[in-house]
Amino acid sequence: MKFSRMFLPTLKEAPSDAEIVSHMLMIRAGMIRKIAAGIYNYLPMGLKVIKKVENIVREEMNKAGAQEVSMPIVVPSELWQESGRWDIYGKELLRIKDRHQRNFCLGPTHEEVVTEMVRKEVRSYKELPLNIYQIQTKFRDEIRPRFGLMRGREFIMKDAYSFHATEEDAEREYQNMYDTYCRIFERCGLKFRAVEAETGAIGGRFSHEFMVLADTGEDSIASCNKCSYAANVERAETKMQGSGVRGLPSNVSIGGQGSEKERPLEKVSTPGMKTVEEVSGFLKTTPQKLMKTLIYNSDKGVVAALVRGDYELNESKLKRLLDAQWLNLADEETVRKTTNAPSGFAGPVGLKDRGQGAGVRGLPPQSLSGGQNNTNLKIFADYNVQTIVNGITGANEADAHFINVNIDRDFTIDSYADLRIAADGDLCPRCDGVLKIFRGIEVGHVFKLGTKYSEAMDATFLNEKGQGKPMIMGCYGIGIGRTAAASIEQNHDEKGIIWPMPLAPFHVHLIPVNVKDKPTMDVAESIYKNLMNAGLDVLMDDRDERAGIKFNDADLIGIPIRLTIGSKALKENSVELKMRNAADASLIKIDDVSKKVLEIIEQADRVGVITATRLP
RNA sequence: CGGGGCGUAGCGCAGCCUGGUAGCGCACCUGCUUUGGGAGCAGGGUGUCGGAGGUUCGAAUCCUCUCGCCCCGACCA
Repeated sequence: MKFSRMFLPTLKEAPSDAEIVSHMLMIRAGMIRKIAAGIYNYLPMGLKVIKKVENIVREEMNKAGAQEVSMPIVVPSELWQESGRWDIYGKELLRIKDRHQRNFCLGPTHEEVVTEMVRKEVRSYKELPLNIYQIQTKFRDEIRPRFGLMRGREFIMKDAYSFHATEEDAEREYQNMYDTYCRIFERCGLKFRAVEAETGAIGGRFSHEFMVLADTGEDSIASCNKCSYAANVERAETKMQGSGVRGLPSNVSIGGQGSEKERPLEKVSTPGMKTVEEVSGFLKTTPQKLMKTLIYNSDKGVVAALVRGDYELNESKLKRLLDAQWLNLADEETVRKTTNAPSGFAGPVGLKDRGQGAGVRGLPPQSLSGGQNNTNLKIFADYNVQTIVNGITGANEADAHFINVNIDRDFTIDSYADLRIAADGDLCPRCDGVLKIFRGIEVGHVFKLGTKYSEAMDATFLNEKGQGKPMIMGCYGIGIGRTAAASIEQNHDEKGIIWPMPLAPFHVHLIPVNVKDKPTMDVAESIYKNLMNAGLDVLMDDRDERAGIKFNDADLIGIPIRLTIGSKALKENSVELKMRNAADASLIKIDDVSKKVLEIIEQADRVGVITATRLP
């Protein structure tokens, strides 16, 4: 391709709305252009990279026995009604009507459609297993699209769905896909980690996210420094942190604030002090002494959840504990009704007695007007709350807290559970290692679905005994555009993108320094033809521009191999070769160019293929 | 959805407070010089100042409404 003919608008400055490096560079390198919030045009350079990722994914999926199909983007509401998701799926599902006022949606994922496709045709266990995939544009009406292709509304995704007669076979395929994903991301040249992810109702270890490690990632992952345990922090288990001091191993499993004697409960004035920092600072103590009381609203009713002041509550864990469909931090009004105090002063002491007209044990009765009956309110606590002796909680009264609060003496907890978000320095739940928190970009997800959709949509088959059974399903997604963006996050410098060979839009960037110099152009044209004939993608910058402009554009675009043809080297029958990921250039004889370039590419391709790892 | 901000040339921005000929840098077009790391000189403005309404002799500027976008938060198979 000749640069002068290519639709490749490079930019010296990035638009002000680009925040992260991959977004800025994709725009500056002429790969994408925004058309609306979270919706982009892919220009030739961008599409070439997308196609590279797609092809790697396609090759590995085919090799793994999956079959490519294409499903519609516009999906009739009936299928979504059948699965029950039409009403459950939030506003992310873009619903549209056709001219007959019939409901459709833009597919954000295709479980319904693929289940419909398979249930119509498959009757017998003999026709299973099946793994069907597509690489296709999806639409999710994200609340806040950002970061370019990283979190768009319209995006390209590879989604695969497998169907099985037995649990064992579904699990075999899960491992097959896990291994395939490892190969795919290795071939893409990415540094990644497969981590345990939320499994929701399915449970078990059959959900892994593939995370590309990058500081700009939107997800946090906890990874053990000793064993192979790695999990999304949403999911990461925690274990008792011994003496109550974070990160210090200890044999003490309970009552960690140790030998401290229980002191009498006391109410203190804490005007305007709401946050853990404010309260602990005001009372001259540490956040570890605080029992943070969070009031949640859910389909299972209002609940209170306690975590130690220095930890964060993990909503996913609470949701799972309650087996709730939805869960939200209670609004101000609910907090007032439940605690009879503005938010920031909730506490477990006397919380269940609200509205009963009873005072708090050991303290005079107080006005409870506006309170409601809380007898059925459940109080849950994270395990580590047990370590608190003489703790501090809100007093369910504006501008007041209790100090010297002790569990069982002053209030009771309905149930303890692992409810907090894993933190850096936590003990590993599997070994005696320590967890470290990394940021990651989720580029892939493998998930065992079970029979959720096959049961809801009656996708059954006959087994050996002639019994009708729901098919057991798995689903496996890869964000194509996100993978390309993640690669840029990992591979760039201050000048621009540094493409790994497998994703590079071109193999070679040819720069004739002076296009008006005939000897230069003769050599350039001949190298260009030779490399093209060898089957390589070559971009030749034939523009009549100054060298600086061409070099800067080359660095920005990030093609791995740069060949510069200039008059100095030509005198020695040579051209200059520079790798984008190297600091220095070298001279090679013109006759050796093809051979040398092919060598480099062959070597780069080989590096990508590493043996896939097994499930930890 | 809550809070904050922005919309002026292709991109980045000034002008707005205090109403009076629409500007700067880069990019772009023409010519000459230059040609190995974003050149120099000369000439050229390519604009519905997001849109609609209002105030005014006069609105990019003041007021009202509206659309779009961005940031923080909430939310997120």
